[in-house]
Amino acid sequence: MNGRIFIIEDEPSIIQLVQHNLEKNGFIVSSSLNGNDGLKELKKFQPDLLLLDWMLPDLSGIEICKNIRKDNSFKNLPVIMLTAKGEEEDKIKGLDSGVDDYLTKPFSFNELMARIKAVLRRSNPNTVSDNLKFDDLMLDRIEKRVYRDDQEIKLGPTEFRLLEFFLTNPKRVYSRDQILESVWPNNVNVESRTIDVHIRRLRQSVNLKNKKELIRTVRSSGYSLI
Amino acid sequence: MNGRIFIIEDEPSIIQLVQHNLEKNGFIVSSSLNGNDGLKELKKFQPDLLLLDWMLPDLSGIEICKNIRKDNSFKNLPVIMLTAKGEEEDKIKGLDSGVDDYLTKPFSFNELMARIKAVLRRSNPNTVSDNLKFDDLMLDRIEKRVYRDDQEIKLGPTEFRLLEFFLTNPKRVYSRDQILESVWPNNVNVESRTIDVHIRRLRQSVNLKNKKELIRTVRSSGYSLI
DNA sequence: TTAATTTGTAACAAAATTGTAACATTTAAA
DNA sequence: TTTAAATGTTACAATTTTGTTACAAATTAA
Repeated sequence: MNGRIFIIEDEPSIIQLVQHNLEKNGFIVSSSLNGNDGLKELKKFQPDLLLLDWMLPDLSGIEICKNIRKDNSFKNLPVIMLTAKGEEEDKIKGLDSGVDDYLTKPFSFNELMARIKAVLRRSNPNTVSDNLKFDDLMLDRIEKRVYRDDQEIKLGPTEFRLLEFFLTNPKRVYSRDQILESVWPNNVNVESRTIDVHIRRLRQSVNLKNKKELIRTVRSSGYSLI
Repeated sequence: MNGRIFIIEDEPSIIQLVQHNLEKNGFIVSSSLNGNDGLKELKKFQPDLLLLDWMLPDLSGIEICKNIRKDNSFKNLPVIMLTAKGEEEDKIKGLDSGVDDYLTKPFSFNELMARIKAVLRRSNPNTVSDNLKFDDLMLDRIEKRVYRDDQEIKLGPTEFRLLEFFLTNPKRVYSRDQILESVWPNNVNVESRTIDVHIRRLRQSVNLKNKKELIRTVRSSGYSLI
């Protein structure tokens, strides 16, 4: 079992217990003790699942959840809500606000584990494979859209395929031949220089102002994301 | 809210309570008092969701659940398990054996309702309602009518099927091949360009004045709602 | 039956995308 | 520094893709 799990919870003892046990089970885990930090950290951490406490010192779990759903790159992030006393109205609000499941404290770790498994099983087939993420970039294969920090970036077909290709292995340097083979239809013959031009076009679209360069040129080798 | 719900539960009082309330909320409900009957009735009833008691006179809920999963037509049937005392080991087994959620008796009807909504929303966005909605658009499958902001829009048969198809997954980009397969009868052969013309017709009908474009063209990929 | 509607395709128009050449700039080696 | 190779940049014509219209055939309703 693996995946990235983020926890927003203000009781350190719970964090410690859960985090330790999840890591023992092969998950990569990170956490925040309050809502505002959590929202920031989330983007960096890029989790596959979020454990969210209902009562937090600053924002309520519901508010965080709604906030998250607005963010394009977290539209489909599964959320399990942790509620303190299991007041019924709360539970319902939680489920209606886009929470995938909830758990009433105190809970056993086994129970939590079962819920996580169930939620990941349901949500993974869609989100994990269909959204490619790297840094602040997100490519949605289903909707054929690309965002950088929530701002949509319009790409032409070849630019899109090119970026999609790089995103399957970001950081890896691809030669022009490799790029040609994977991004262009099998039979066509195009000059290797053509790639340079498309890279240029992709750069132009993707490099919004105030953003760092996203495509690296490796002289005499090829290109990669960075 | 509508959909078909089947209940397998040996306590008549619970059946009565749940069935009555679900029907009041627009669901079509049927039930059985034991596992073997239930399995038979299921096929006839073709539910969208199953409420399954953990302890039954003949088969256990788990056994029924495993049985159901073997049947191809019920592989994806969402199941909510009703457990009597909430013994933890049981819960875990339940979730691992393909149950989508569970509820510990005694439960309130509101809580049950929230769970049902959540599970149906996840598993089968279509069956939850026969009305497909997206933005200010509404398609009534029963009456075969389409409205935009309460104003009825008259569509030809193909336009209707086309829109219905898009509405099952709005925002998702479909290729012309996918559209052909899903919207046209299986055997017919029509040119891919034909779709473009129908899209144009659908656009013309659906794009009332003062309204934003509803159909997005994704060059070299296909179309989607937006 | 006739009339009306729906349907698929062809033909042309408009728009977007693509590949390449030509020239500019950068980089690394001599 | 000079030089050659590699890459960046720009412009543009050719090609591809999509939009639009018209129309005849097919289907349905009257």
